Amino acid sequence: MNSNSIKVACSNCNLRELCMPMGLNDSEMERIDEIVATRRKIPRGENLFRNGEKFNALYAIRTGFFKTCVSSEDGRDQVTGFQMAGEIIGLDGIVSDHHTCDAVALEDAEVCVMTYDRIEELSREINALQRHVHKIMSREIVREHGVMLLLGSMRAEERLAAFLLNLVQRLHARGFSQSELVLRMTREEIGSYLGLKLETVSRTFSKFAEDGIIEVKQRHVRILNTEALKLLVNPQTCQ
Amino acid sequence: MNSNSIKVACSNCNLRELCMPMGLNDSEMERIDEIVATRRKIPRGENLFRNGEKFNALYAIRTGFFKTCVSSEDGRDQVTGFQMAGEIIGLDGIVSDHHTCDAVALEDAEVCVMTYDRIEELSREINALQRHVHKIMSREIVREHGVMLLLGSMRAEERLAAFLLNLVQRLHARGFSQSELVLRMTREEIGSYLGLKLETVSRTFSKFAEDGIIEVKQRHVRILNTEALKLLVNPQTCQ
DNA sequence: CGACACCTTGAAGAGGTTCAAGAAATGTGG
DNA sequence: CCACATTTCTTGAACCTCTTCAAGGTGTCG
Repeated sequence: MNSNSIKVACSNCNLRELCMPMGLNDSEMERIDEIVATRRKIPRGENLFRNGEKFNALYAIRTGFFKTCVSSEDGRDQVTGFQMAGEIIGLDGIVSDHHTCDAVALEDAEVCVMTYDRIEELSREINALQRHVHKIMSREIVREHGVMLLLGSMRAEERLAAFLLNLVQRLHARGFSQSELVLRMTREEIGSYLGLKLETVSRTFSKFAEDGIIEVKQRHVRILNTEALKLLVNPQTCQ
Repeated sequence: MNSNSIKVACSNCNLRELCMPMGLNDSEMERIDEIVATRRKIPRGENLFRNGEKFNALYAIRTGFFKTCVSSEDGRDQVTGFQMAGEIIGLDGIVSDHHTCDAVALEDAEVCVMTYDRIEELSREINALQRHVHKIMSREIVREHGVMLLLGSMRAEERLAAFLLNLVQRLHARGFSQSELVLRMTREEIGSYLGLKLETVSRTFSKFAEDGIIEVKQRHVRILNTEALKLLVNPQTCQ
């Protein structure tokens, strides 16, 4: 665009250890830079992609926060995940060449657009990239196993505790606090993800606050007792 | 082994359209045969692999029926899927080089062992294979989205209806009846998969039978009214 | 400052679980 | 091949967790 436009380059990116393979040599790193065709800004509330749209790229989140959700024919809605900087979205689109879920920015966001054709090409040539792509998809499968465990076998308090611990852990990996977080999503969206109604989410937050486990002020949450949360998720592992 | 041992070859396999890419030329097809190192028989009740084991191969199911399940540290258990002939298991192991779930044969089974290293190698050379591997992983991600929708937003009857429809549809794709099926899993395993207790599964089966939607005799199920099941899953799409 | 979205809390109700007992099927060993 | 043990399934009744419905409070943005 203008002289201020920063070169789009993974090699310069401080997130690369989150979204790109490690241990590449310089020439490979240069080639990796070719993957990111462009960047794209998505204002809060807008879709990065929608269910049904043609798939042609994966997206690496540079800044901002997303939710992905699927919906059934009769309008039921389910949030399938919340994604933050360094994470990859769009994998759902590969199988049918069309996206099968919506990705919505929960705050102003920017993503790196990585053309899928280019990823395919390059990962034939760079073993580390091939392996990395496989790992990213496998990781998503394993993550979803965890969500299934949560939805299938945990009670409301356990679900919310697991949710908070997961969020704060991922934020911590990005340099944020271990004990303080700002929720980017509504109670309803949390509820949808956890298979609960928004009232239940709200009540459970209040209960945690009463018990002195967390402090809640709207979307600001401070975790006062991480151990208590862990104990909720894994009730006395020592039987 | 002996003169009766059949050559292990995808090119001869009547399941190849389920588990292998289509539209390969002869030379590519020959190379694909190299992927399957060996076959392995798993008697009913035995594990194909366990949580924690080293990962080094994917498995294509030739015959038999599997469940996969994850468990939390405190011993909670969640069935994450049921797999049948032509389907691939083991994808969970790629990310960490170790399996993160158990795969158990629910009836005597045989699988094709596909060394992961070999898959990686060959899919760098055969584009169709590379694409196929990606699609298989993406399909699994999308399938799990569906399960999350089910677990997060459906009631017991809807879950069981969706489960039956899904099973019978996959069986039908393998040449079995559209309306009759034999369940290979217990009520408890169904319940675990659907986030319900076995008693609820049993009661819901009975209710469906009372309503004339299905006939149940232990593990033998005959679907009398497919439309009714579909309507349960998608209550009046025409609002 | 008013409109709107979001959150909290209470009370009643429904759906699913838990506990319990018995029936049906399956497997095992004599 | 039958008897017995074991696993699996069904059904009932009481209970509990989460939902539903409702109302009011809080925060935000034009």
